[in-house]
Amino acid sequence: MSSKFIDNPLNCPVTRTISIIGGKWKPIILNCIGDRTIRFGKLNQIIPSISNKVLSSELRELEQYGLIHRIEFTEMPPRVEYSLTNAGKSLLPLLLELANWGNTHTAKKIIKEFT
Amino acid sequence: MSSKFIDNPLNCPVTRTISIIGGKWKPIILNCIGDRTIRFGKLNQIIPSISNKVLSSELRELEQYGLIHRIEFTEMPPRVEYSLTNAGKSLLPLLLELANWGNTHTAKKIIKEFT
DNA sequence: TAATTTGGTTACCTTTTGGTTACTTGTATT
DNA sequence: AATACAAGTAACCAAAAGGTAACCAAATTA
Repeated sequence: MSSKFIDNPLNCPVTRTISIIGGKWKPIILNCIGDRTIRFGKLNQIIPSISNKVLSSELRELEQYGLIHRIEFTEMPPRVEYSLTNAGKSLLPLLLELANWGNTHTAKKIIKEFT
Repeated sequence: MSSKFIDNPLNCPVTRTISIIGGKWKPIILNCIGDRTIRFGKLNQIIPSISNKVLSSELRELEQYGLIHRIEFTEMPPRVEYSLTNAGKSLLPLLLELANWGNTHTAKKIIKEFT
């Protein structure tokens, strides 16, 4: 395989979704952006355990996929604002389900037991 | 951090969910099990690009989390059947959203472009 | 007698992911 | 004159994830 996508991604919708937003950080980043416009530094502050190297590369990848906008202001010090595109916004119901399940007793119990 | 879970998992529901079922294979496996009882070999056949080493370790992890049942029959050749627990079944709406988004034009276009 | 079947495990290796530290840039502040 | 700011990037390294190939058990089939 020559791409990061899983084999046969055309045949399974779950596989397609995981190929695009799977991974440790992408859903968290998308959810943190949500409906607002947010700067790089603010994201870094809301998700403190991500390094800025990884945050920046994940943002670039999401931008390539057309899921987020990146607007760079030519100011000094620099300012860059991120927001969801319409394609990115179409993920919000999914992110909501992700959050809903994370709020269940089941999820909290698993985290408690295995942390 | 001493576990595989992301920092501050107690504070963010999306982070909790990703800590539990994030990764390349878990959602795909859970979705393939779905409402049925399914044998190891059948899963391997439905998800051909996963190695049986990884399939087996993912299944063991999901079992530890209490998301799947594993019933081993003492037969030869062996037979092992997997199914979702009630906790695992509580993920079905989320898996459905995952599949729904994977069926959108947006998802298909991204896969097409980047494969 | 030898191959087949099923559900794995083990050892080994490669790839991917993620983290750390230092550095940059131009303006404003101390 | 030195420092801080924001948003990164580059070089480097460690850890985790994932893949491959070989192997096992005991009964059945050819």
